[in-house]
Amino acid sequence: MPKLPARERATPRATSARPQPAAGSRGKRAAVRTAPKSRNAKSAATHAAIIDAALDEFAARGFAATRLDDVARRAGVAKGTIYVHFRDKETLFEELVRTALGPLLRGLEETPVADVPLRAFVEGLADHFVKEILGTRRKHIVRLIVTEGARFPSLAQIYYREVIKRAMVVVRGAVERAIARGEIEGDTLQRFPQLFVAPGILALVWDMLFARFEPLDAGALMRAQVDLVFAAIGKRRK
Amino acid sequence: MPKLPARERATPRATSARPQPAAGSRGKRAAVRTAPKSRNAKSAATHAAIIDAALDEFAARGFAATRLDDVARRAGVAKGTIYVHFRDKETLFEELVRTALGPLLRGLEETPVADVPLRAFVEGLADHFVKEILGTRRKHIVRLIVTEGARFPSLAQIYYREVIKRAMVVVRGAVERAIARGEIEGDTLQRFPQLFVAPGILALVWDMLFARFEPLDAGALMRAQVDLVFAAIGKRRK
Amino acid sequence: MPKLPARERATPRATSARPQPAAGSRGKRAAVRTAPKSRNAKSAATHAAIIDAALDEFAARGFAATRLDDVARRAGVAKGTIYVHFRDKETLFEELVRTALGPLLRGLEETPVADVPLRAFVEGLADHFVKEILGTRRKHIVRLIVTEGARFPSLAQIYYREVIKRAMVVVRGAVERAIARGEIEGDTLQRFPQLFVAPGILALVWDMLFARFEPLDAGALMRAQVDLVFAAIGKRRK
Amino acid sequence: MPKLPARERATPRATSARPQPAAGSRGKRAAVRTAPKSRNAKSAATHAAIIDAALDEFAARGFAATRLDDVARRAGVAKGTIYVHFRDKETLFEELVRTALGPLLRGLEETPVADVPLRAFVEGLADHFVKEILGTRRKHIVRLIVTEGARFPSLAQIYYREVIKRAMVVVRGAVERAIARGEIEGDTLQRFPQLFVAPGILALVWDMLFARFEPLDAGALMRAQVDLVFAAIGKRRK
DNA sequence: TATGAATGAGGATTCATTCAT
DNA sequence: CATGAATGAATCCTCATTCAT
Repeated sequence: MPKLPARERATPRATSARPQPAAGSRGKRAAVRTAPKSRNAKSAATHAAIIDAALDEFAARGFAATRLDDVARRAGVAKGTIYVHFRDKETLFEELVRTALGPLLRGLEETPVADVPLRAFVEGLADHFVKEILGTRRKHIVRLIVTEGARFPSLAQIYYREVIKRAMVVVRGAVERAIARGEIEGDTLQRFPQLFVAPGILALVWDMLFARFEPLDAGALMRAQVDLVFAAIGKRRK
Repeated sequence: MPKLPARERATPRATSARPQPAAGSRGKRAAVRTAPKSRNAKSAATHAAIIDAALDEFAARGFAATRLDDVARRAGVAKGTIYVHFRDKETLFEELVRTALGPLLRGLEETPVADVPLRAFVEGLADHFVKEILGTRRKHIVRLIVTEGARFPSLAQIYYREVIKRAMVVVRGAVERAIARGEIEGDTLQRFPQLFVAPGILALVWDMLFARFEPLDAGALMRAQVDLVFAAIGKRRK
Repeated sequence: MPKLPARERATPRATSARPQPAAGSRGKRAAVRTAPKSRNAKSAATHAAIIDAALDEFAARGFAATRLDDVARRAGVAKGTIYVHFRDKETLFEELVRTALGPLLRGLEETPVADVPLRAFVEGLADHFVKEILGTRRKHIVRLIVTEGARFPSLAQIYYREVIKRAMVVVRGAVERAIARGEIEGDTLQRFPQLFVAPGILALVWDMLFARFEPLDAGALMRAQVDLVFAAIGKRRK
Repeated sequence: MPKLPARERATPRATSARPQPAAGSRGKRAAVRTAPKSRNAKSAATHAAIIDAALDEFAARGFAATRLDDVARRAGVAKGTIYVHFRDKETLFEELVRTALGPLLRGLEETPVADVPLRAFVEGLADHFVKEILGTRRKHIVRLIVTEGARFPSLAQIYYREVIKRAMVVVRGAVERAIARGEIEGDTLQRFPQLFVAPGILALVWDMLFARFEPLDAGALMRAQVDLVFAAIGKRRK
């Protein structure tokens, strides 16, 4: 009956070691595994429906302006049901964003790294970014990171640790091997692997804000950047 | 960006580099210009203090999570005073962001365009972006456009029309003259003038989210991009 | 009409002669009529308690000066609960007044019209007005119509359509039949059926304003008017 | 600087012996009298303009919903100016209503009472009511008494004492003389002089609420009532 | 006197969260 | 698990009133 002091509710609690309780115990995949119990399956479906609806709402309105009421309506459940699945609004938001990590990471991990020429590797990356992120609802996740990340330090940290840093390691590795193989010269790309994504981020932001005035072809932009980069530092054999 | 103790900034700060805080340039009717312009001057100062405080608060928390109560406290005025100067929260926000247009535009307009070599021109732009925007509180304005723009279509439109489009026209013009002068080749930059800002936007976003884990030198990043671009398409005879 | 200590009426009073408080007659969908109709029943009781409390408050203070806070306290619910049942203050007010239509109408419809002598009919009406309206809390509804109606055109319209016009039709019909039967002469009452209620309205207004200085017996006043009318236009048989 | 406890502000203070300070010292007439001092004249004009504007606003919105801001705007003065002339909103309202007493009373006092036949006397009254009250802006005053009087006991009292009681004395006197002269019979009119005004009040209320659906001719209604009354109790020999 | 910017208590409304069913 | 009515803290906004000019 007594409510929390409120102030404590409203502030993003970056501190609490949210234990991700009984991890994956009701993730979509869990449902697939435990086919027998119809109750679990239905519950998992509900869980997924909420996350799904939440993505739409959060993406459209931002964290603060999103009403759980709307999420519930969109998910086709009662408001209270959300609290059966998530501790609170913040947890829902964070879990939603965190849930989307997997798919993003998979792209990285599955990209063949070994002895692919750097250019091919980088083109693969750009392609993946455009097709698998900008071209799908995953785009909203990246949007949310960009627009809400500053208010959710724990999310920013997770993304830094799980996505950004890893991606930079992978790209730097590829760059180093390319240098070793004599494909490129200079240290620009080792220092700033971000140069490969910069156009992608710009395209994302552009899309959020200016698409209706002037569309921007993210793929073409990223390809142009790759062209520039390799025209600049690719060793001109021949 | 934790909330300042507020009391520490309780007095209207007429200090900040805000452009028109001096005169009664904003008074309802520019007044009859009474001798000591006392009332108008104070009113204008209040107006400015509110905008100033609002910038801090909105930047730190985003539109929805900002309490006008805090804005008032930070501006050193009573809650109601905000409503003497702005119809409502939204109007305050929009006017705040719109007010910042001037300074951003001035950078564009004052940049010597004429017969500067493209590289010098572009380096000037990058420099300006880093020093005058990322290096000042104006950075917050760009942040707000990025994070809130999607929810304020009219603002996005204004920025597209007044800043983005104009900037693109200017850059494209410079690029064309450079081509005409034989400085560069190819049409990449005509098609994607955005390539020059992309690293700047990425740096801004990076700064919002990941600065505390790994700082990113925006200036160096932008310079690296300029280097790449001119290494790639600058005519390299001579 | 001083505000009750509120705490004294903290519990939803299902007692008062409110017509449909019993069943789930108002529940969103009349429900599937679950066995003990527990939730719906409680909800309906809450709804009724709010309307009930609102009547008291609005009657005592008028629309604008009434605080929903007080309504909530008097109804024994939390402030927010009001908004579960009514969109806003205005809706609550209108629904409250509209809700009271039924009982007022019933008086009209149940009055035997057929072949009663006009005088008996009219005395019945006056009696009903005094006993069932001026003598009950329904009086407040008529007060509210009189004092707030001008600011709520939709209410005035509803009352005109549902009460006034219908009542005038009924009375005119009775008058015409009385003429046909040779009970009365002249067309005054056909043209101004309002003459029968005028003393009632005056009594209502008098009661609001001057009762404490000089009480006015509404019943006697209305009877006097009826006497006058029939002394004037009743055919003096004999 | 500190504000009143507010609760004390909002409640109609019927108690305080508002001293009606230096009565009439700035009423319109005062202005006419003190022609020389232009400052007084202007001040009186301002005073009158405010009262005038206030009548419109209060009549249109009721006491609580009227904003002094609007009154000021309509009067063509600054908000603060109102407080130069009136202690507060309530005082303005009460003074406004009280100010209108004079004209209403004058009607009573100037009506020749002496030996006019009752019917002529009463027709004169009705005529006066229709022409001088319902037909002018004074109608708004009566409206305000009806709609706000319950919340302003001191006003109700004043009106009872100054208008209602006096009028009843006058009418009763006329009735008694008429009886003495053998014009009418019975004691109905002595007991209920209100019967003469009832149609007027009904017409006023009707006008506030239902005029747009079905206009009501107040004059005709009142005349019909007078006809009825005299048809009923006028001695009809001769 | 007149002005109108400033004040701040008050009140309507929202919405995350709880909990009895 | 699911529901949705109930809760009440939080916040926007209004407006009577004050006061320095």
